[in-house]
Amino acid sequence: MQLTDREQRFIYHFGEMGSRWGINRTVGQIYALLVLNEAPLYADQIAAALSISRGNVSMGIKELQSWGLVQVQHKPGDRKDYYLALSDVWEMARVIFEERRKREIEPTLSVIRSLLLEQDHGRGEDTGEKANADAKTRYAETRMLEILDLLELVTQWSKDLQRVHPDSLRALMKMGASVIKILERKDRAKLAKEPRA
Amino acid sequence: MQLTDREQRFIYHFGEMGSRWGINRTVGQIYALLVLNEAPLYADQIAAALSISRGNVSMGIKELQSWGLVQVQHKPGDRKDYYLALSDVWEMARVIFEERRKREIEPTLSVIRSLLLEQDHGRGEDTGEKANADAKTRYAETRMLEILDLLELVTQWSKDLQRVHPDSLRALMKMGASVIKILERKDRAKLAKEPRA
DNA sequence: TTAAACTTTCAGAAAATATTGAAAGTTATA
DNA sequence: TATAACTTTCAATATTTTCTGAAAGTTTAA
Repeated sequence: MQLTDREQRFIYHFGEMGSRWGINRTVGQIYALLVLNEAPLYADQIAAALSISRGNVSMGIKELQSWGLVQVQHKPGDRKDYYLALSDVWEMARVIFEERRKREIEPTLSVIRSLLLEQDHGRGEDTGEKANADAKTRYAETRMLEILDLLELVTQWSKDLQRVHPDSLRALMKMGASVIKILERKDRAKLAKEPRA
Repeated sequence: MQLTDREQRFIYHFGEMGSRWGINRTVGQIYALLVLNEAPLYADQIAAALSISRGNVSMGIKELQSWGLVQVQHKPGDRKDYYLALSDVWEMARVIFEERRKREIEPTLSVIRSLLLEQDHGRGEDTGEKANADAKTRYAETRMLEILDLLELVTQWSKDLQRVHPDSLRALMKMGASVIKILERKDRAKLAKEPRA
């Protein structure tokens, strides 16, 4: 497992960024190593290349598999597990985006949903300032509702985009803010056709 | 600082999610607390409401300010700092999205850029399998380039969207995948007009 | 100035998280 | 069925991150 200076630095960087990406250092390094290698690697190669323990590789791979970013392969007459990173960058991005939505948005969505569905149990003690407390409570619940709405919108949008072909997505992104203008023009056209709708 | 059961649970949840969002438990809790309160709060109120130390509040607020999510206010004849969360959810989302881009994508972008700009220093040792090593190196560099391209696209797109009005953004997101179809139709129209362009 | 009313800092303690490596578990094949 | 060649698990340890609270710093006002 000879690594060029560039490869080394790329891998270390992924390790350092790990904590910001919600994974740990070794998981980041393992992933970077696999991404840079077309040929699948087995656990001892990974452990040696990164100078980490065999057990740590096992944990890291498990984590990457839970993200759906790494697959196992086998070779005839060899019982080792060979690990392979998803090779298409767009697929990689899609998977990461979707997985982060599940881990970072979904839980909050369901907590707020159930919070707002329940009967109101009120503040612990009645301070006598009933009206004021009510106003505060109402404000808080409005905020929760606003956040819920936004998260639901993002969730739906994110799910919708999961099905779009990367080429279309790339085209869409390249357009940047100008999409808005095109859509506005389209709306005006629609409005002209059905002026009273 | 009486909190309803709902408010409590919302706050605790934000605390628990903190680590997944790249902030810590108290920072998440402080933010949730401020979001739910229309009236700005001062440090001792926050410390009391969350049962954390005064110093910890100071650190947490500093972090939230670095995200641009919390502002300070003053009241006449009172020298306390009163803290206030950004009150518009869309503005909140915009700020978080932009800040995460800066923290999670920007550093990688610049590392890959400079890695690829440098002269190639090659693998540490020449193993004699020169051709093979070259092929491997070429593969690795291609992957780095692909990732760089994708990150640049996302960065530009993200910056573009920062300038779009929330109403337009909401409309765009509501459309979901159907935007693509509208844009494709538009492309066909364009193509029909300039068949050889 | 001094003092009161604050905020920030930071060293040490506590808590959470990651890592190791030996033991246990699994599987293919002789 | 035994064993060789693997992988996974997990208790102990190491490392990192967070939190506290006392001390230092800042600001306003008399």
